[in-house]
Amino acid sequence: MVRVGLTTERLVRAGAELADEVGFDQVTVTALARRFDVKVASLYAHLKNSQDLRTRIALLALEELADEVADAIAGRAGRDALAAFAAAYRDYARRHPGRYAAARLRLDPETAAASAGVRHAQMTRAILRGYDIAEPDQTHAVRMLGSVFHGFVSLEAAGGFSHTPVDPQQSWDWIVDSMDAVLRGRTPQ
Amino acid sequence: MVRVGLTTERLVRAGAELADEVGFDQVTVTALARRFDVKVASLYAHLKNSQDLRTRIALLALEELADEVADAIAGRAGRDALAAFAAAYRDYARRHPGRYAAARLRLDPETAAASAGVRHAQMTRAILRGYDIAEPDQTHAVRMLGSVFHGFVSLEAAGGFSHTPVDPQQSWDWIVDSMDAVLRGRTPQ
DNA sequence: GTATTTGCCTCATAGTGTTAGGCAAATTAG
DNA sequence: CTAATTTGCCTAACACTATGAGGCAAATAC
Repeated sequence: MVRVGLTTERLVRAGAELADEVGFDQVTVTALARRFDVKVASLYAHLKNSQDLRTRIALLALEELADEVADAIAGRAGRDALAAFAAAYRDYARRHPGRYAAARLRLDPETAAASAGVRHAQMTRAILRGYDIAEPDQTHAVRMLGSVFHGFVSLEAAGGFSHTPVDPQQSWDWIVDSMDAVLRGRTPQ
Repeated sequence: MVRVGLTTERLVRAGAELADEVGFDQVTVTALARRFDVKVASLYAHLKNSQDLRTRIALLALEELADEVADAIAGRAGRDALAAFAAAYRDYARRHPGRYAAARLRLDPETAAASAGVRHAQMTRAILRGYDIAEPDQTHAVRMLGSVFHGFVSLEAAGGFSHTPVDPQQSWDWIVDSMDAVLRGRTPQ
């Protein structure tokens, strides 16, 4: 009996790849076991259960995404930062659709609080520094940005834009411009 | 052996209720059979399979939602219509979270083309008539509205706004105002 | 080299999805 | 109103996924 060398780490990473290939909700303990050519029950030494696997993939995705976004907005401000921020999300979602879906998994409060989700919130607020918007408008703006970008990306992934022959990239740019305009308009003169 | 009187119609309706109660992805042929106190295999006389059930629930949700939106925007124009349109979506999503999730199910092209999804697209464009936006900007605007509203509703449903003590309704109103402002700004003078 | 840990296995159980074929209830025909 | 037919729900059976218990051999510690 040769040991494959399973670890939680490797399983989660492979789970993330699987998610990108077949979709996050097709990620199954069984499929993962197949990928390592190992019996299903063997995975339970490294994972509590199926939900645990999914949660770990979600946390991985949140980390990766936060890293990429942080990288994208570093050294930028204002509209430039906004565009980079938006692009980072969309790019990640397109490169890693399964992981992106995983990142939207509902986490229980403690897990969420310890996750990279916190960094996401901070970074979104950082973007707004360039626009000088005070509370509570700042929270509204954070929610608006989160909504449009997430909404667009998720509609795009669901094929919602394939009925109209207009390049989604054009729409994306137009929307980023619009967001910039709104935020500038919300800045007190 | 007493017959319960199953029909595809009743099953789909019950499936929609089930979705609202336990979440769309917890909708299972087995759970549905339990609800009618009937053996699982009996449902297969009325449903092709599990996917068929889900698709039918999605179509039902799209119809209902389109009806409610149509009702809401009837006789309104401009910002008024926009606000009513937005509210109709959010209200439906909050009253029927499972159905709302179902409405986002990816349908195959022919099914989608024959669904109430078409009416949704038309109504969104109808909203924009009040703003006099020409193509391709109109498509961009349709996508933007779809993205923000869907994004907001889905983040709200996922509990994404519960970390901050700002009333989501305030954010929603603020966002609707922002959309109105953007669209007015995009109107050629 | 023996002792211990530990990784993967086999075995077992339960839930869900789906097909095939049977019998009785409902419906239609005469 | 009975007989013929349709049809609704059932049982049986199989495949796949999830999960737990306990075993044996490989890796590691002493």
